[in-house]
Formats: sequence, C-alpha cells, structure tokens
Amino acid sequence: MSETSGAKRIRRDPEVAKALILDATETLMLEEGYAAVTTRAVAKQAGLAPGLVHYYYPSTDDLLVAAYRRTTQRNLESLTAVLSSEDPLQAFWRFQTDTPHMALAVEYMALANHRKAIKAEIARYADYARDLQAEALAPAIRNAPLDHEICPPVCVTTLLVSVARTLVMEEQAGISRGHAETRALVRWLLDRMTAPADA
Amino acid sequence: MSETSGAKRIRRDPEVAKALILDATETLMLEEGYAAVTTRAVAKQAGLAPGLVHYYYPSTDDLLVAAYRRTTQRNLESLTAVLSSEDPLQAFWRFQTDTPHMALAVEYMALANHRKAIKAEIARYADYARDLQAEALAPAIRNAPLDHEICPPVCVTTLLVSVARTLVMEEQAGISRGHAETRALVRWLLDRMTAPADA
DNA sequence: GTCTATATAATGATAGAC
DNA sequence: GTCTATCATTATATAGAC
Repeated sequence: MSETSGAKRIRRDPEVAKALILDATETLMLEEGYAAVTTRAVAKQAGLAPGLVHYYYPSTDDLLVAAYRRTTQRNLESLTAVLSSEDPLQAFWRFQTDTPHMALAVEYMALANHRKAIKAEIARYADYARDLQAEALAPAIRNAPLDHEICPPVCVTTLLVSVARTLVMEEQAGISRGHAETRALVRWLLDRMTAPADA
Repeated sequence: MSETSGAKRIRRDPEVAKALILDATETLMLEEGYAAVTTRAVAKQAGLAPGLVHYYYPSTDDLLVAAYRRTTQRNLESLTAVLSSEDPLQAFWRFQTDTPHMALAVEYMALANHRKAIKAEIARYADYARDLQAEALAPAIRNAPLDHEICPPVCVTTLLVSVARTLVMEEQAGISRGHAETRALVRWLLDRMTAPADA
C-alpha cells in the first residue's frame, strides 16, 4: 500500500526527539505497565514513526535503561530538594507517597525482576539512594519512639518506603483495607519524631 | 512438515492436566514473571501441547484467573494453619517473608495493574484476607509498643505485610541496603509484642 | 533526522486429525 | 483428551527512500 498516508517529516533537535520518546515511555509505563512499552506503542504515543525509536534506542532494553536513568536523575533532584526543606522527614513521606512517582518506581522494580539489563541499574541506584536518605534524614529524627540502636535511620527510611510503596501499589490495584488507619499512624509517628526533642 | 516428531498421546484425568498447567503457570510467573506466561511457554513447561492449554483455559485471562484462584485457596489454608499455631504473630511473619509465597503474590499484584479480569479478583481477596488476618491476630498482640487506638491490629498486619513485601521484592531485584537492620527491628518488635502482657 | 516498508519471530486462538 | 497445523495479529529490528 503506497498511499500517501504518512505524516510530514519534521526536523527536530535530537534532544527534543529523545525527550518525546522517553516521555511517551514513561506515560505508557504508568498507564498500562512496563509490558505495554513496545516500539510501536511508544512511537504512537509520542506521535513519531516506529523506526525513529530504534534509531535513537536500538533495542528495547536501551530504551528502558535510558528512561530509567532519566527518572533516576529527576528523583535525585527531587530528593535533594526534599532533604533541604524545612521538615525533611515529612517532605520525604509526601514525596514517597506521591502516586505517579511511586507507581513509576514500582513498575521499574517489577521490570528489574525480568530484564537483566535493568536489574543492575536499579539495584545500584536503590542501594545508593537508601544510604543517602538515611544519612540526610538522621538529623531530622529528633524524637524517635524507639531506641536508635534498635531503629537506626536506615530502618526509618526502609520502613517509610515500604509502607508508601504498599499504599500506592495497593491503591492502584483497588485494595484499600487498613490504609486509612496506617496513614494516620504514620502521620502520628512523623509528628512525634519531628517534634522538638524534649517531649 | 509432517515428520512424526510428536509426543505420544497420553490420556490423563482432566484434573491432572489442569493441575499440570497451573503448576507450569506458577513456575513461569515465579522464574520469569507474569509476562512470560504465554500459551506456548506454559505448554512447554508442563510438557503438554499448546492446544491443550486453550482447551482447558480458552483465553490467557481464564488461565491467569484460574491460577490465581488456586493460589488463593492454598494461601487461605496456610493462613488458617498460621493463625491456629502456637505463636500466630511470629508464624504470620515467617509466612509473609517466605520468598516463593511473597514473590508470587507480588507478581499477581503487578498483574492486577494491567489485566482488568484479574484486578477485581485480587482486590476482593486482599481486602478480605487483611480483615481476616487482623481479626485473628488481634489476641496475639499482647504487648503492643503503641496504643491500640493509634495502632489497631489492621495496622499491625498492614505494616508487617508492607515490610515483608518490600524485603522480598528488593532481595529479588538485588537490593539489600537496610534489610538486616529492618529484619532485626521486626524481630525485636514481634518478640516484645508476643511477650506475656506484663513487661 | 525522519519516515515507510519489510524481514523475522513470537503471540493468542482455532480447526481438525487421532 | 490430546496433539498438530495453521491463521491472524503483533513484536523487534533493519533497510532504504526522502
């Protein structure tokens, strides 16, 4: 079929085209899951020709790794802002329970289990980020309900991320039992922990 | 190609064939993720012809729902055993941190986000199970470190499941930072909670 | 740099032989 | 009940025109 169905050829800055492709990849991962990230779907979502996706990202793994790295970069910037805010612990909780952010993180985690190229990338960043978070949040934990020996800062961040991840994952899956109570508990604990250390 | 490459036709009890198919589905989900559950892969794993899978489970959704229901049935039996054991809270934690069990649960959760037929099934069971767990574990929480008002039983089970899920998910993805400390903390808390109510 | 066209492989699902 | 053969669809990836 050689009917002139095609779109016009638009000359773009390579960085613009790549950004369009990565944006589309992210949208698809969020809305339909990582399995929906196919050459065609990405191209369609981005309004580009399928071939162009392969031009910039030869294989699907290349595309996914590039998308993950950009997300990581952005997350580190958000994290820096969070940790330098007035109430870092509360800001950290808000950041982790932000649905788009955490939902995307969950997709990448699921992806890590099944794409080796991504797995190494994810593990490296996750371990690094947890250390960074624990170190930076430590000063904000002024009034811990548990002894520092039994509950060091890395436990606090691990627990917060665990609960935030579960709340977001389950909400997306239509599960809500216990969520209101758990959110209330975390709010209560964070309020206590961030209160002046004299209660 | 009509070379006689084929396997012999073995007459089985339908229940046996179905069990083989569901076993293969579970194995694939655990080892390669839900995306690896294709008609052909399941048939190969089960040592059966691809056509037979569709004979029992016309569509892939039918297969996945059947597999999920069998898993659910087994989980409820395990849960009953856990809750009637000597130390239900500790047994519950061991059950939730059992890697194959939790890894499979995580795959189904990921699946729920992208297959509508499964989503309803999962949400229904998850909400039901959480209520069941909270109710049954309540008596075992003899010495809670936090007030019952701010941390009711449903919070305890939600938190335990959240942390167990994260530990298993992350370990599978090659992430380990903070895990040892968090496991130690949970052990410490569970020991306190299950101690005689007089400390 | 961008598009169309196509080679190749894998998928879900069905028809029909045994 | 089980298997083989096959169709229609969709995937990754590449070649080449513009």
